[in-house]
Amino acid sequence: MPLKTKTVIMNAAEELFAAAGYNATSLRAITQAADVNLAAVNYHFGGKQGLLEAIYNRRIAPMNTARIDSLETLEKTWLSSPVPLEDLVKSFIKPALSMSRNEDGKHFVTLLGRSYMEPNPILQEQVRSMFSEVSERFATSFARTLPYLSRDELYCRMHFMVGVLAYCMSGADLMRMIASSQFLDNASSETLINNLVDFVCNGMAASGSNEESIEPSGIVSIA
Amino acid sequence: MPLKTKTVIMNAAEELFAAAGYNATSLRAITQAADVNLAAVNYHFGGKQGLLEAIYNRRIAPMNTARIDSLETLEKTWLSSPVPLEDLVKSFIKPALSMSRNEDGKHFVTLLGRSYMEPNPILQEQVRSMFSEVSERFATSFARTLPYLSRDELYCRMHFMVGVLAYCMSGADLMRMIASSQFLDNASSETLINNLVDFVCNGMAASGSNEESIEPSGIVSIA
DNA sequence: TATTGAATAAAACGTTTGTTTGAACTACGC
DNA sequence: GCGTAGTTCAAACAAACGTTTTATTCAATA
Repeated sequence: MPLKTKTVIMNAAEELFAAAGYNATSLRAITQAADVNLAAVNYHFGGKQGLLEAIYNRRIAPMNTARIDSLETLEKTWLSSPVPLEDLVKSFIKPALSMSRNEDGKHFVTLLGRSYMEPNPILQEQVRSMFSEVSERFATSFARTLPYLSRDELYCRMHFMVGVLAYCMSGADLMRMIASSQFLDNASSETLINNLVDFVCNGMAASGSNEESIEPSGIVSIA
Repeated sequence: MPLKTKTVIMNAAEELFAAAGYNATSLRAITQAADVNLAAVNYHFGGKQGLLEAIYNRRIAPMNTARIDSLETLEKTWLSSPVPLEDLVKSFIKPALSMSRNEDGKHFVTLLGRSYMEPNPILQEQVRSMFSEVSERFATSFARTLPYLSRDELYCRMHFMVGVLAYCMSGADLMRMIASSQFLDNASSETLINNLVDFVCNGMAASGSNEESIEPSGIVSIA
């Protein structure tokens, strides 16, 4: 027995949404790619928006548990002492970026990265509610690791971290656009992740609001 | 005499595109907001896509010259020695983010930030051709300031820099979404820019591909 | 004033969109 | 075998879309 209709539709839609965006992808294109009847989307998902929500629901829960599990392992390892910054950043970034290596979810990463800054309010609410728990738990851990940052500064830095991550997830071809560099083609995704982790760690650990830095960025190397 | 028709249309479209995205904004909504006839868009811009391109053309050229001018001033100041990293980063970031303070171009910043990762190929080509000169000139300056980075690493970091910047420009409300922090409401955009510059500088200056860092991130504080 | 070209106006164009309808089909319990 | 619930199917729906058409208005020139 082949894949169930719901799954086939979601797979096709995931790829097409990632390639062309939600609004630019018609239900006819989806159902044709999935080789099912046009009415199947409305029958199984209640409509186009319902299909989109189902796609998010399918992938985000596993990603959340991967992040939380990784974080809890770290906290058990380091007990009362703060978790090293690099481990924290990796716990946050890896479950998102490594998903793009799987055949499943490869296209979803693109979709999710773009959805952080898409103007669809329903989708934004969806993303918010699905990530609020994870972000709050990471925020408290980051606060312990970077105690010299004010709460607002910390949120701001996490904001930046999510920003770079979303940009990388969206698969923006800007590097190939900007220059002749074929870095992103050659580099393994492992290399990209390492570069990103370095970048974010040093950015997160920047000195803070004090006019003159107390302990500049040495903190990151403690890890 | 009121504003010319072309200008009124572009202003209205800029705001609506920023609020809802290109595909989700109809010509009828634009012409109604601009209080002009529906056919005016096709008459003056040749179509919806032509309107979008005109909007980009209007704002990007000034931003590019602001960046180039700032960079050239720096290079004249520092002559043969490398430009300090922080100055370089500021030259790249400030012309983009400070545009959001002007009433003109306030909405365009949102639009531009989002367009870095939007799947519209025509728009991507537009953005690429308009920024290629600027990015190449900054790349050579960054290469002199951060000589310990390989070319690929450098491009990768610039990639990240553009990513955070685009995320901030897009005005993603993720911080307000993620937590109860009202940081982005309270903070002046000057504060946001400073935080972003700190973050990016430390990220850009991260040690590089060497297994053990030679001169960790002290380089950034030379500036 | 008459004329000409640019700009605006209202209306309709042909597509495409998401969604709905009602009939046909399929598989399983009785 | 029959009936029933779940699913698929072709067809049509109304609404919205970008674009085009045709006519009208306007301002400036000769």
